[in-house]
Amino acid sequence: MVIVATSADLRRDLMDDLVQTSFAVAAVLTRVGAAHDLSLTLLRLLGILRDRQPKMAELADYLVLEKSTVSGLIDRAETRGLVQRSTTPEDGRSVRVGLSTKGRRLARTVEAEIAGALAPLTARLTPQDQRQVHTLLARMLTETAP
Amino acid sequence: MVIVATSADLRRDLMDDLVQTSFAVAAVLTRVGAAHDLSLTLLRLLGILRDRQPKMAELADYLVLEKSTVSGLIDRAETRGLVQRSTTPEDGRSVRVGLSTKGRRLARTVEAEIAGALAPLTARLTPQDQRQVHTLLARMLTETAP
DNA sequence: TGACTTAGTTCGTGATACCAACTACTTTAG
DNA sequence: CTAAAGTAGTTGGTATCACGAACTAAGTCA
Repeated sequence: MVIVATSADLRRDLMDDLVQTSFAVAAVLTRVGAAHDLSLTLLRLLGILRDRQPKMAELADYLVLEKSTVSGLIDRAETRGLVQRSTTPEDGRSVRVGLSTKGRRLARTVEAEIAGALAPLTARLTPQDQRQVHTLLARMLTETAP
Repeated sequence: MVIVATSADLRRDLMDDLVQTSFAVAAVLTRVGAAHDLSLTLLRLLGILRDRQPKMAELADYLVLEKSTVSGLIDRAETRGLVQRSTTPEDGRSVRVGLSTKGRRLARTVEAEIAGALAPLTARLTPQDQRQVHTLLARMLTETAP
């Protein structure tokens, strides 16, 4: 008897992998973040602010969170000296958020630690396979044109 | 001039992909879960209980959470009729947790919806590439022998 | 039997997240 | 050029999630 992996099987296997990967990576991020008193959300915040100075509403879009949630998030981050709010000249209502020096330093540290913590995982693949996964995951994550 | 992608570049690219994938998948899970009033943690709980009836302490291990956190989690899930606590005959202290019929039905529904929500992602890859990613991710997630 | 150990729960606290209501600026209509 | 409508962010109230410390009940063992 020949066992045939159907297209549905394949999809399901891949889906399981993706979910497993998501949790495994999230676990790493949570652990590294916790060492610096950073929640997963705060970690994402630092990541986003690394190369942007968005307004609150844009930040809410990036994070897929309510504006009110972001307000509280930035409140706490600001209290800790990680970010700064600044008013914009063109619109008296809107607020721009940026990393402070301390926040930028922390972001760099954490990024390095995350890389270190993920290395044991990626090290299980040969360089060729790493390239392959990179190519395919990147393709998968690419937004399809609307 | 020839641009060479070094091994470090490759690792970093792959790391970025993994983090992106983690967030993208988590976003899908959060969205699908929210439609059924399930947090990411509750979603994981249902997934774990699909083929297990662990004791509280084992559950805490699976979820990598404190026992006290799991207590509250199960409290709420039990109130909603999704899981049941049962005492074990061999040890009067320990408690076994299992899905209720309602919980099992919900788990199946949600699983199907997650598959549906992830399909647009996986559909961007050819079946061969899906197989490839599956193979490589599975290898990456495999525990290295201690 | 009495002293440890173990399994779960309870309690208090803080972070995260939502929604609804609010304030303060901008824009637009008349 | 003002009054109405809209927009950006904040505030306040509530529920969940997560932790650690202290507790209860049940098992172990000396």
